[in-house]
Amino acid sequence: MHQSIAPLVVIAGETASGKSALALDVAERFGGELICADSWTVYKGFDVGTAKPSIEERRRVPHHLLDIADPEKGYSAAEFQKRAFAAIEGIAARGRLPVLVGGTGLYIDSVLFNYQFLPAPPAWLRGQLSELSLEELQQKAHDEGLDTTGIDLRNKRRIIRLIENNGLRPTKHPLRDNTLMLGIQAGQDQLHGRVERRVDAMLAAGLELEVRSLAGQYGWDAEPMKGIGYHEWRRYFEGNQSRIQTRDRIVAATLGLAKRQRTWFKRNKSIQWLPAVDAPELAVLAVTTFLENDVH
RNA sequence: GCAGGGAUAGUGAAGCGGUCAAACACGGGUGACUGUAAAUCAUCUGGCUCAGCCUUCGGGGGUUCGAAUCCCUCUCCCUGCA
Repeated sequence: MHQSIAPLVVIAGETASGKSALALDVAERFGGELICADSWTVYKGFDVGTAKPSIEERRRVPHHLLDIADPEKGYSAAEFQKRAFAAIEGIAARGRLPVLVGGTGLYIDSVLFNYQFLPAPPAWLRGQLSELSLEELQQKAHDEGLDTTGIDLRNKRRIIRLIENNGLRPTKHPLRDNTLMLGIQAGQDQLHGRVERRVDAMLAAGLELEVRSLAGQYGWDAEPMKGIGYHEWRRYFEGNQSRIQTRDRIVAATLGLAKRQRTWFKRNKSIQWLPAVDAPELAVLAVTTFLENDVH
């Protein structure tokens, strides 16, 4: 009955769903440590706009994989996966419970399904391919005799990846064993209000200042500067957009993100969805059951 | 009161006799997604018993084979003159 693979609790959910608070709660109660599966909180210095867990929260429960990426270099799901695996092993080795929380579906799935990423492309190649138009990329893929079945030929990035990989396709494994997947089902009707409150809180917490400083430090082309809550300020700083408009754009973009996150997680049929209202109680119940069945 | 301009789908805004259920933008829905993923991309968005049918372009009435597009009139809004 003993399982060789470490137990893992996953808490997924759209932005502003309350998953971070829930994860904190679960971790505290079960002696867990959090691994943040978030493509934006990995960056150093991007704090307010990413709603990064506070110092105080990090004191309550150890958080892993925050502030590990250099904004100038960018980051990738493959790098995240490596560190997440290592973090899970480390936490389990200390006899604690690893809890993977986040809203970046790709990052989470890379761990859950042990995605086999293909080698990173040389920077020069990507740069070169990015210059090409969609039609040129399609032509190039065709000329190189690459199999394009299943590839979204209208999406430049997908074709670029295909060419970079020289036609090879990545693979994945079945769902990881010994894993409990929970999702927060936040009321859609209240999402808008929650997002607005969250953005307003960021504004009050000094988002403008943070963005101004980061933009000065890294420039608008740095990867994380393209994120929601950051790039919207560019026009504002240039004097072409009011603060209110900026705020509204951030809200709208966040809502769009939430939708994409929902779509991503929806297709994972193994997730147990917990209604946000009584998520804490249900989560405790689910984790308790999970751990009982797991240990011996 | 007189002269002129305007009223178009959730919003903004094209159209100015047929090819208009009506461009485009935004907003909204749905979906894809493996080294950029808070990214990138697709798709739907008047109604229905949905390869067809029905009701729309401020209201009403005309002209015409045919009108969102022309004429008359009513209502409301803006501008100039009083």
